[in-house]
Amino acid sequence: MNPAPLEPPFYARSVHDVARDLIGCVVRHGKTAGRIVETESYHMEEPACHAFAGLTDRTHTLYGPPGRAYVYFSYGVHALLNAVAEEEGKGAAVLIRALEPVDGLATMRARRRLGRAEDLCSGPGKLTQALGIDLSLNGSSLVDGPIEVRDRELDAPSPRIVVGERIGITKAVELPWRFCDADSHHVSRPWPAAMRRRRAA
DNA sequence: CATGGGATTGACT
DNA sequence: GTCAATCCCATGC
Repeated sequence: MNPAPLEPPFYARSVHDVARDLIGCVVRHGKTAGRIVETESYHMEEPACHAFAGLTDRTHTLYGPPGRAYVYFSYGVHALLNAVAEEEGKGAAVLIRALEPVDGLATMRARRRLGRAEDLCSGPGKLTQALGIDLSLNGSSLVDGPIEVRDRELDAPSPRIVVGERIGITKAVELPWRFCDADSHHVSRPWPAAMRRRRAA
């Protein structure tokens, strides 16, 4: 039996708590699904967040109610998926950076034209391609679909979380707002220092 | 209305 | 390690 989709109160908390607690949860779109192994939190009060610019056409979804998808285009090439968090009007979201594929692998391989499971969803642009998520889903509900986020299995062990600095940004690079499943091979590169140390042994 | 930058990826040296 | 692709959107004239 699958756990129920996460409800709005889950998202209406500190964006950092939401980012940490999303590790291990499952994102599904159609017949493709993956377990979240890496997230980053963004908040309106720091300049790396799109909401830093205030309420604009682009940030409309970010300032909307929690539990919706904020999808935007990066570098004119990739769609990136975020979960809007905190209360409406706060301008905060969790970037979903990597998944461990759990369902629809054949579809993912066809969309990505790749074979290795570790290459299918190990990056924010990769996972949206693998799951078929595009800009048209911006503003859609993560509770009612078509993208669904379900809680971890109750009897599954809690993932061990490694915290690091966010990557790929040029502002507020020092904030430790990246959360990774310490035991997953599907986290995007470069891995946090604490994780590399562990793996090298 | 024109311009420039960006929460990335994959191909190539 | 370097670099181009490619387009949305914020900003400024």
